[in-house]
Amino acid sequence: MEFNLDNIDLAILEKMQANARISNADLARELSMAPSAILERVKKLEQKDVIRRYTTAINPAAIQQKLLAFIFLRSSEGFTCCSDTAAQLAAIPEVQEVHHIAGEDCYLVKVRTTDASSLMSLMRSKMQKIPNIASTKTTIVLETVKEQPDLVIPKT
Amino acid sequence: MEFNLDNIDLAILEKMQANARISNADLARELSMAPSAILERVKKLEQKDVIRRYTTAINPAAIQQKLLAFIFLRSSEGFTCCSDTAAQLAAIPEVQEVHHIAGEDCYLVKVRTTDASSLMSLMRSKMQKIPNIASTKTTIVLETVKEQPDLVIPKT
DNA sequence: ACTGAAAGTGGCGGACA
DNA sequence: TGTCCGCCACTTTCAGT
Repeated sequence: MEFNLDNIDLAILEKMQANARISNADLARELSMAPSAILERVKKLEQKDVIRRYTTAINPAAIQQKLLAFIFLRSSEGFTCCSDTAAQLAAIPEVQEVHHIAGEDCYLVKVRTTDASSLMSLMRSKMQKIPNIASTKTTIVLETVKEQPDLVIPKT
Repeated sequence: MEFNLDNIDLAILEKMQANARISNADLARELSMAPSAILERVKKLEQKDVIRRYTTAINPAAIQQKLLAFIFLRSSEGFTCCSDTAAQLAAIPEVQEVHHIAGEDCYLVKVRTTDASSLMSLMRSKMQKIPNIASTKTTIVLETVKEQPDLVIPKT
């Protein structure tokens, strides 16, 4: 698909990535354009799926989500089942990310829970029930140094 | 630190996590409270660092960021150097996440670039210059099934 | 595509319960 | 704290260029 973004679009994305709650008027001022013109561009970026959503980054510690783990899942079957297995993993709310990866391990999953025991009960109650999972390898995060979903916006 | 969030705070977080650009008036309506009361709570959540930031999720494909990789970095030294090594990794804009992990591998890094060759040049130009990196193991993502930073908000 | 004007609405400060 | 009120600023639409 072609998105065809010009410099103004990229500038909008950069500002809104840094602060999703910036007012349309402020955005227009900073880019020296009329508010209505900016509004029109933002709407188009939304409908073209360039802008996926606006979200609030919450401090995980504030709501007792202290444990972060990455789990490598090995699938026992070929390609037919994979999409279904992935969908079931993705349906778990505590699962933030599901990636199909190259190499022997089939999936990489990012999970957030309150503590180690709740992770274990999650794996027992939900993950073990998903068919075709041959093995799991869990990596516990001791400390997160950086965690920002920001993309590098190309200049010009 | 104590955050002491009540049900209303949690409801605010849930709504704002789903849509950071919701108007304060809409938020107040959905929670059946006065707009100014909600505004005051939101400000406090921001200053208590419960709300970290408001950000826009951009489609990576729209700005030619098609490659996603996870890199396991093994550090050759003990604890003294680690924080500095991590800081240098975190300073790289293409690096979205840096986690200190349990096990033999010291760090897990999430990186986004345009393609495989740009990842290689990034590793050569920036990562290899960071001292105390003994080895790296790179995992390429073939397909991302789910990628949402949403936290599970506890009910009540 | 961008500008500019016009009408409706929300943001935000103050006084009060 | 939460509510009510009032002014100003912002959003949003529409016609024009």
